[in-house]
Amino acid sequence: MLQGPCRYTDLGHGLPGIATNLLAERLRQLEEAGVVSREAAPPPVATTLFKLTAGGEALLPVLRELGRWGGPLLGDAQPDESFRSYWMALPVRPLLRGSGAGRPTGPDRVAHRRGAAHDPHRGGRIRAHRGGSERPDAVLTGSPKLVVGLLSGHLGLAEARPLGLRVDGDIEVLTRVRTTSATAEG
Amino acid sequence: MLQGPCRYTDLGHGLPGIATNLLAERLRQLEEAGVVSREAAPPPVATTLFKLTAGGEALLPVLRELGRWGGPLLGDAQPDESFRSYWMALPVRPLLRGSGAGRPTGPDRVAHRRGAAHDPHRGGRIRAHRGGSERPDAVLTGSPKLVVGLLSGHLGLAEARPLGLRVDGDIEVLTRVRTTSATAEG
DNA sequence: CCGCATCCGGGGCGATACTG
DNA sequence: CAGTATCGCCCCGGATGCGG
Repeated sequence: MLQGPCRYTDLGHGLPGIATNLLAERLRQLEEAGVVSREAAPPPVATTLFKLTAGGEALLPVLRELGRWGGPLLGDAQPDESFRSYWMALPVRPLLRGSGAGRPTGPDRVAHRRGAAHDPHRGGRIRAHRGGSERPDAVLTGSPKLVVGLLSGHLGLAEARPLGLRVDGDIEVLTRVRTTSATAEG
Repeated sequence: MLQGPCRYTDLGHGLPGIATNLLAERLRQLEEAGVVSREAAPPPVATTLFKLTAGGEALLPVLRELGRWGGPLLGDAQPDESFRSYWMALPVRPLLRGSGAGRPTGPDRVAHRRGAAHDPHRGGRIRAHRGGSERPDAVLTGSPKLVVGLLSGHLGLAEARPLGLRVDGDIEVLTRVRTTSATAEG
């Protein structure tokens, strides 16, 4: 749901620590439950793509609310915990709504610097950009705590930058981020 | 969240099959995570009540969306699966919204016939009533499949009644139930 | 590589008994 | 009623292998 149609390997990578047999079994169960469907990719790639059915897509509101609740907590990742930058895609999306005219239909994109996002506490840094292209409106670089804190409204730009957050691109986009978002971490 | 403040035993009963030590450990974790708080009940009862904190209550939208998605599936319970009637409280609530004037602030209530709801396939029948009082607007009696089917809009009154559904009380309340609800079972 | 199947070891969890 | 203690199973994580 966060990445669109995925290969088996990509799904495994997005579920750190999952065993291959378990992933295969779950995909089988989800398929026969009508939540997931598998599809042969066109010849050039020639791989299996797993995608959500309409019923599976209907789970989006669930994940959205779950992201709204737990998104801010992504910044509190312990050193031994895994982190994937696109896990912030859902929490970030509602914050960027209505932030401009002529928004493309493509999903927001949150990408990580290649090979560096696996350990967020040892130099792992993330970049979040939207628009689904190679030309993001803005690029945030910094620890998950800083990026999440900024996007969830806990931190202001003035606070985050001295702590190591770097901002490239259209800063104005970020000023439109709500500074008062629903804090739900209890 | 479905029942309000609960005793330890009630929580265990609502989580069929859970071990007592596991429930105790989870409650401890949830408490230190700031999701649940424990509170001594007033002298007459003299027991511990577990309730949600503000942060815990903020999970309501998550459960609501989850109930919207999976609620209709409650009717498909297998013979070896457990069922508690108040599990339908959340899926039912949005269906009854705006169905009258002067709605009280109390939560909707879904109660089961005492001692009969444990096995829905061997005479287990449920009653769903709202208003939080002993005088419900309407009482539905029948198998979970029938009750859930009716409340989720899959079944009409004309279809459900010949199949064994009994309706007592204000029938008009039921006619206001949306006949076309979002089906999300994929 | 990609999509698994298989095997092994540890531990989370279900069930039961017991206690203040 | 609100737990604690113990046992045993099986689920799951980790590694390896293998056909396409």
